[in-house]
Amino acid sequence: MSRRLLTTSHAVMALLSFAPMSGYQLARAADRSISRFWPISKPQVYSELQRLEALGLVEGNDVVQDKLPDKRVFRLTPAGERALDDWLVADQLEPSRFRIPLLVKTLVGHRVGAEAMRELLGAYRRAVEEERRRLEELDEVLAGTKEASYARATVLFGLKVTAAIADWTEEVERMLPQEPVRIDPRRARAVNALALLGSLPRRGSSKVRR
Amino acid sequence: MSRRLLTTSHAVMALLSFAPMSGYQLARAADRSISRFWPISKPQVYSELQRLEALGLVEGNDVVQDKLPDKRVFRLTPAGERALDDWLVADQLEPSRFRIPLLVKTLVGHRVGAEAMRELLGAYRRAVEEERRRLEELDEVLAGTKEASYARATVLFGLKVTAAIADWTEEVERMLPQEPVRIDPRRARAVNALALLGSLPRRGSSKVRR
DNA sequence: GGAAGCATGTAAGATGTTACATGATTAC
DNA sequence: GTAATCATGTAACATCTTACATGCTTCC
Repeated sequence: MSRRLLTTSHAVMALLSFAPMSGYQLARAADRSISRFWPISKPQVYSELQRLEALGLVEGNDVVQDKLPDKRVFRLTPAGERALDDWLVADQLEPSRFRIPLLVKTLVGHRVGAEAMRELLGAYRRAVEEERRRLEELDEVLAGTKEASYARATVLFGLKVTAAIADWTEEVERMLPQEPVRIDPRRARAVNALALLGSLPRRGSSKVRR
Repeated sequence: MSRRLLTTSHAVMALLSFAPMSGYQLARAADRSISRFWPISKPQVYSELQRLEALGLVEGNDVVQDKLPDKRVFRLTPAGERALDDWLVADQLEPSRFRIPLLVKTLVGHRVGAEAMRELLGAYRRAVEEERRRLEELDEVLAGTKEASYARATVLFGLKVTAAIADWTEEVERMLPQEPVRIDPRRARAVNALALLGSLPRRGSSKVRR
């Protein structure tokens, strides 16, 4: 357990700021709300709650239920509310991270050729467009509710990004070499491509920015 | 060490497919190429190499250097080449994952108000646009080299997505309520917003699709 | 009345990160 | 000639996921 609280901890507090909840309810709420841009699994929720309780940022009350299993319902403490708001306006933001297996495949796409890559791209586009349709439905629901404008902003993000990705798949399909050929391109000028990719300094790789 | 190989393992093999490398060189190559869409830290590279070697997918040779520390240089074995290509065309793709702290903040943006959110959005836009400029430079370099078209496709992805995100920040800034007001909106209709967000079934949350 | 699913939660283990170690080499 | 950086790598730890456990309810 580290000392500094990261995004996951604050995300749990953010959800609790909407309503007191048990670990189970929190995990479900997380799955239905922030999981698209900040996934948190159920066991993570429970361990975050422990940590936050130890720090006095949340407090749990036992609730006895007769039909369902008993539970502990957590709420933000005043210190927790403060910690959440401080984090919200902190000027230093944790960086975004993207994990996109298709792009790893794309980088070595020459190994399987343009046709196989078009298959992969097409499948990805279909998945992304389905997600996009779900987000559109959601957007319509939220558009009707003034109080939901911040929630709606997160949905808009998804709409923009899924559109951009679908667009990208089409552009790349057009761009790929017209080579249904069986020439095995392995080892060709591949090293070159990798070297070129790394030919610009990465962000943060040097102390002095330009 | 799990049995099934995941994206990280295959990413290491993908990089080795360009050229044999030591763990250190691999980690640096990863940082300069795939880290934008599949970050791998140095110790991860080393543990993947161990795992892959145990499976006979890569093999390492000791190389003695006199000026620099000795090293082990790894190369793909024929079995490794096969495993990589099988993975490339496998129809079932691991899902993409996004981790974007700003969206967590956005969801509870009502706590700090529109002005504070505009600050955050502006800062994010500036960072994204800087990244975008780097990618543009990179794209120009790659555009000149026919062999780099797959590498270039990954850069194009970044270009599309950064443009979409920059766009989103502007749209949201316009959309936010004109409320430089001090009315503390806490607890208002917040629960409602969360409930609405979760009002559609999440992907994969039920077995039957539509 | 059996199967599936829900509401609660935990244990075990894999994945991933931060920080350290060390000797050479370059930079000023 | 000291400070920073590079090339190599490892140890310790934090984060996150997969799988399990349990008793009720609902479904057909």
